[in-house]
Amino acid sequence: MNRPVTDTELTRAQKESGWSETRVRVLTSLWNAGISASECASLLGSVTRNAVISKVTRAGLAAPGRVHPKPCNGHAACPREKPARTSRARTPGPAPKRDEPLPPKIDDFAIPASQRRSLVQLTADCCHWPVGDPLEPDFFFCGAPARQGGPYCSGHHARAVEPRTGRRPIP
DNA sequence: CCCTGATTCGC
DNA sequence: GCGAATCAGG
Repeated sequence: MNRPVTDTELTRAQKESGWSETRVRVLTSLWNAGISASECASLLGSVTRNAVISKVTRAGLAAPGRVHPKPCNGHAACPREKPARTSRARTPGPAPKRDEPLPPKIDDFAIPASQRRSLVQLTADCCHWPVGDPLEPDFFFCGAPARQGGPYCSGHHARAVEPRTGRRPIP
């Protein structure tokens, strides 16, 4: 089996462009972990879910491979992937100093640490909203319960769907 | 309406 | 090879 991707790998993948080895490896891991195409796209960044699907398909790891051959998408509550992971496998040690200048304007940083998730802790049913700079050590994902079938919690979904305030780029 | 993956097809 | 548009579906 392939080991789960590490935060370091995701960070690298997000930084790189095109389908680099790293990006493909991360994508493969995420996909095999049962993460949906749109979620993979969100995590990788700079790609759409279509791109992810195409890549995944072409890469051969598509097909009813991974966790669910023909699961229940969207509606209906269904067991998606292994919930396991009773406790966090995160480095609890000497908390990485977080003496950030802190522009205390963003509520994202008010998200309780108990809720935050690192990539390794991410599951398909928790909010994947990225907070902070992926290159920073204190980067994390929201972790709140995601909307039904969605990649984000209701709050972040709203923000995702409403990119900018004030005015929209006319259609 | 929300979402899912699969496929097509022009680049 | 890539991915937007489209298709087919829960």
